[in-house]
Amino acid sequence: MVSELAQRLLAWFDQNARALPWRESPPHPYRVWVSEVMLQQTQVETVLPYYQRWMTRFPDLETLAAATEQEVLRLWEGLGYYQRARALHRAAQILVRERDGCFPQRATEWQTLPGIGPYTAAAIASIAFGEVVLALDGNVRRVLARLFDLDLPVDSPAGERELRRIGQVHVPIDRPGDFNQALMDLGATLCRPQTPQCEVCPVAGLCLARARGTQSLRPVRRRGGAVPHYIVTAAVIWRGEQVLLAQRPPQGLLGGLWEFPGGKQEPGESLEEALQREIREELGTTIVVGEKVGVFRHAYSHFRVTLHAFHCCLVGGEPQPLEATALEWVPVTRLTHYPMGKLDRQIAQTLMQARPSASAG
DNA sequence: AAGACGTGGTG
DNA sequence: TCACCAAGTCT
Repeated sequence: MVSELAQRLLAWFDQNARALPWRESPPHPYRVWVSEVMLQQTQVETVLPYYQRWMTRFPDLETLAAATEQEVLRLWEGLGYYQRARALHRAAQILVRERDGCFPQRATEWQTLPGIGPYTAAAIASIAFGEVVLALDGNVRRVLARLFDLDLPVDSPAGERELRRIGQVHVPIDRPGDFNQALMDLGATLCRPQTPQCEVCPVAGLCLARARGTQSLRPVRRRGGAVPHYIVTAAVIWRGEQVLLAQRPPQGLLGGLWEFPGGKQEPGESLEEALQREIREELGTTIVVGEKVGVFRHAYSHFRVTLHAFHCCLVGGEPQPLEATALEWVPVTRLTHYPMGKLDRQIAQTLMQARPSASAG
């Protein structure tokens, strides 16, 4: 028997589902997969242009597997969590090499691939292969926490177990993928974190938080700590018309992306001293710090930075990639070809505006 | 198991 | 300016 919750949700979804490019009939595993990875911690509106560009350049599994990592990162630039792009690329190569280009069907198989966790595996398996599994993401957590007025933190192990237990029994065997997407659409459009639109919600009559007036208290979350703020420096080291870029190591923050070398200011250091020290440590050489390029601010997920960038000249020996994966001298006009994070892209943009190419002017 | 991991939108 | 949040995964 189908739960009333599922019936109402699906009826609403049939009328109100958002038209999204990866929602096709029948759904295509590759396109559903790419969309789900892009959508990890990222809103639909942000994903749309990236998805379109991706599908134009990498229309299928084989094309993606054959691409270079640099091109993959360049298309991903701006989406964040760059490990997702690298994992997607690696998984494509695994499927082509080890499975002859055939997609898994079960969620448990999908989850063995890099970049695919419990949520994404369940989403793909239910949407593209009809597996009856709950796809528990942030939206679904919030919707279920309200429907059942759950007072456990939804991001705790106990809370998650409870949500799975509560939610799984409602997944209908005939339309598991639509059910999951209906829950997510509801969370994204009506059952929003602030000021949920209960008046027009198709399942308001079944909602315990609505009945008790506790919508704004759900979901309960554990508190995060304060985020640190760092002062960092970056060097634009010139050699003729070229500047020096360093490629960050594959693991960790902005893995595989390119940057202007530099680093944190330590207590007691001037900006210039910090930059000279960082260049000595990272490149094994010495610079003269000149005019300021600009000051840039940025908030990462777990800290904030204020970045001071300076024009610099090399006075020591040839730079060595002591901490970077690679170093390259790059003409300013070619900086767009190197994938970068937000801050370094801002520096690059500033340089390109200051020294426009002849053809662009 | 808690923290690392991007970026943009919102109140 | 700031805290919180968003279709999570990895270690």
